[in-house]
Amino acid sequence: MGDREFTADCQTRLALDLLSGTWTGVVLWALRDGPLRPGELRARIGGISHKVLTGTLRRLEHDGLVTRRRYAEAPPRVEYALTAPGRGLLVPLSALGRWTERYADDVLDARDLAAEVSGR
Amino acid sequence: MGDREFTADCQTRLALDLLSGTWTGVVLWALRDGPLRPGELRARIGGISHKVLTGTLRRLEHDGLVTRRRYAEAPPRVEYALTAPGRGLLVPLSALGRWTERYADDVLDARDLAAEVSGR
DNA sequence: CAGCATCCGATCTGATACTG
DNA sequence: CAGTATCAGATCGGATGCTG
Repeated sequence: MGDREFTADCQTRLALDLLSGTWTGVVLWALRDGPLRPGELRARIGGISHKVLTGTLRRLEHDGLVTRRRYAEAPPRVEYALTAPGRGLLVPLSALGRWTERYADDVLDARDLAAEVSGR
Repeated sequence: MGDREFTADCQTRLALDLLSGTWTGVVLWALRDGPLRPGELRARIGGISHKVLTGTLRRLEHDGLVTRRRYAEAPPRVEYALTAPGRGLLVPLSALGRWTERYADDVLDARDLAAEVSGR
C-alpha cells in the first residue's frame, strides 16, 4: 500500500500493512519469549515453509521489528529477536487474541450460516 | 489460511486472517461511528476502488462482522453497520493505532536505513 | 543449518463496462 | 447508486534444488 492518502483518523494503516502477511503476526508472537533460531521457529509454528519463513523474517528485519544475529561457528548459527517496536506489537496482538477467545465462535457460526443459505 | 494446525498459544491466527485483506481493517475502522452507505465509505476511505470495497464488505458480511441493510426506495439505498464482533475488533484496532503513534517513525527510519545500506 | 534462486498456482487489487 | 462480470497485472505462498 505504501503511503497513500492517510485518512486522519486511521494511522492504523501502517500497522495493518506490517501485519498483512499470512505469517507475520504468528512469527512475532512466536518470538515473544525470547530469541529463536529459524529451525526452532519452524518447529513451533508448524505449517510454514522454509522459504516463506525466511521471507517473512527478511521483511520484519527490513521494517526494524526483528534483529538478526549471526554467530561465527562451525554449523552456521543464527538467532532472531524482537526489537522494541516488535515487542510493542505484542500488545495489539494479545488484544487480537482476547478478541478471538470471545468471538471466534460467532465468526464460525456466521460462516456456517452463510454456507447453508447459499448451499440450497 | 482456513483451519490449519492451530498452535495452542496462538489463537490470534483467526483474527489475523480476518484482517488479512488490505482494506478490511480500514473499512471496519471507518464504520466505528455508525452505519454508512457504500458511497460514504468510499469517500471517507479514499483510494479504494468500487469493486474492492464491495468485495471487502461481502467478506465482512460473510464472517458476521458487518450487517447489510437494504431499504426499498427509489434510488437503491444500502447501509452497512458493525455487528457485536465487528465492534469488538475496534479494541485491537485502536491498540494498533496507539502502536503506530508510538513506533511509526522507528519503522520508517529502519526502512530508510535498509534502503541506504543496499543502495550503494 | 541457513539462505537464495526458480518455477508454478492461487489469490488479490484495480480498471472498465454492464445490469437493476 | 449499488452490484456483478471480466480481464490484466502484481503479489504471495509453497515445493524443489543448489550454495556456503
